[in-house]
Amino acid sequence: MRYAAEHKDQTRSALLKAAAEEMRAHGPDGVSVAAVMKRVGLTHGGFYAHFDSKDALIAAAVGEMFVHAARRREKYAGSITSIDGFIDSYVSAVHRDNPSRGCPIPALMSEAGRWPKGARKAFDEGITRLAQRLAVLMPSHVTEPQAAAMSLIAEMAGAIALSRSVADAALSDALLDSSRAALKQRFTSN
Amino acid sequence: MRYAAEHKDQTRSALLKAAAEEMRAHGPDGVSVAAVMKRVGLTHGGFYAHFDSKDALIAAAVGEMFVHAARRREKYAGSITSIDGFIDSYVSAVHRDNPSRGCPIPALMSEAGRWPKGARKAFDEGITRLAQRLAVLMPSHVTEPQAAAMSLIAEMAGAIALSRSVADAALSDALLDSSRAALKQRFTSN
DNA sequence: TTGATGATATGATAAGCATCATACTATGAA
DNA sequence: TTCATAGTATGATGCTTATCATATCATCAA
Repeated sequence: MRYAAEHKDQTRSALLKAAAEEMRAHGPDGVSVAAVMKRVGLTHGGFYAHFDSKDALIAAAVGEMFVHAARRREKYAGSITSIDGFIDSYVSAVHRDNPSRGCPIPALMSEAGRWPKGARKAFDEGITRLAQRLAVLMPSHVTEPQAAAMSLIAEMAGAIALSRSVADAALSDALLDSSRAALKQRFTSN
Repeated sequence: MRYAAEHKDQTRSALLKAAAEEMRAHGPDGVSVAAVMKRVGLTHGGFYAHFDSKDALIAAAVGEMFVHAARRREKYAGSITSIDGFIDSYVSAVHRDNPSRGCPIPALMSEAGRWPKGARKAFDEGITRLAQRLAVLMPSHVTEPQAAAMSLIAEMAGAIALSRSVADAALSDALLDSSRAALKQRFTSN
């Protein structure tokens, strides 16, 4: 190896990270190879030394997002000991307003169904992992923690996606508030 | 008018309908002007006699979807007298498996946030209308029907979008089942 | 210091697409 | 039956984009 040993790996990671952000901000179709390379400080031609195709980049980026999200969760695992805390930070205006750094689920939910299976597999695993993580936190009055966790994810992700879709700020806030309140009432360990 | 009086209107309607289906099936970026014209049996050139731009078509198609969904609801308003019935038909495998004829909300949720305001306005109205419709059906033990309706929409739409995203059929079913059961328990009038 | 080679750049190609200018055609009025 | 015109078709333009072939550059071993 003539370049520093991890040079290529670093570039690849940077590309993945850039693609993951672009994807959540502009959608999968809004990601262009040239734009991603530029973000990393390179030009478009060298791209194919790192990925076989754009589709391969997209698939890998989806995986990256979920892995990153999981790592983040584990990092703060200590501070999030109740469902309440999780709901508050997830169903929040900050999360709504920063899609490029947020959870991939609400950012990509409605388009993922149109992807090839490879890219969707990452979704399966991401959702399953998150559900397991949340199931553990369920208060004792919840009889089926795993099912409850899935239902919780559906509403949290739905609320964020909805709140990003509407044009009216007040309606957007109301959507977040309604879901947050309903979920906390449902899942508070009181 | 040399053509039959409503000729152009019919073509326009057909274009809207085709665009609305294409959009839910392939995403807004997956809709090409030529493809929509072809679906209607025309060629791409004449498109601009009907719409100023592709964006105008998209915006109108979003509006169309919501209007159509509302009409459908009103049509079956008599048969849907309880929230239960609505939840059952919405959070269903049939709905999941037919995005092009289904509710626009889960089909477009995560991309709508990236649209220009014009197209998003249709979302506001569609969601508001649906929330009002559902609020009326809320059982008496629900204290804030409007907020409860928004929370209900978030979970229903989230569940459909999620169930479409995952690759594994069993997981997809589980997601639907979990949300359906949770919602029915929450909103049954018993 | 030099050369081999892995990483990146330049430039080209071809396809897809929205948009538009212009030509044609079907239709109802005369 | 003929003509004016609304609606549609043909074909072109220019842009963006993925992909690839080839050239150049940066680094480490010797």
